[in-house]
Amino acid sequence: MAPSTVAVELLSPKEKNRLRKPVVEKMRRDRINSSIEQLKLLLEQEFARHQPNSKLEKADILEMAVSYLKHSKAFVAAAGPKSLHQDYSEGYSWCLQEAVQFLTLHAASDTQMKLLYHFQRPPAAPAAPAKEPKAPGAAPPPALSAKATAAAAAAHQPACGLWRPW
DNA sequence: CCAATTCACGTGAAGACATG
DNA sequence: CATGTCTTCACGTGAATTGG
Repeated sequence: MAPSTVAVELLSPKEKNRLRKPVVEKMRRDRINSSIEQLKLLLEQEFARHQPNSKLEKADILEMAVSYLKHSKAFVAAAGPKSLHQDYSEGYSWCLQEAVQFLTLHAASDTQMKLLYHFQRPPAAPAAPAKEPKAPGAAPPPALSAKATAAAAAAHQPACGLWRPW
């Protein structure tokens, strides 16, 4: 029978900790296990390709995840690194395309038309390549005012928000 | 310094597999 | 099929580390 709340209240901090410890440790193990399970789901196809019909242990899942990441990293490297400017341009173009499309459909006010016109101008180059920006492609071009940036961001949150820094 | 968190280890249960 | 061995897993707990 579990100790009542009142009984727990009467325990010393050390005794409380002793009772709490297994629960906390269990939660921690659960976190580990659920993450391993997620890894397994994410890499299911890889597993099927490399080890069909074999039972998957946790160690196998972790090993496969490591080798998969190594492999995909090597693949990206082999594909040739994009220059910072190219990366920036692609990100900018994509967001611009989304913004223009939206404003074309919804633009009515004078401000919106000005914003649309502003976006159609050629994008400004990114900052000097020597200093890598925190999130290439995510930062607005210098030509954009804070208000315009906010407006565009608000209007296109779902699309442009998909960008991930990795 | 101390409480909270994380790590590392030993233990037992459960299931898979081999052998007679 | 019974049973002995091995492997994997979850669990609890002491030790070590971290953060306020």
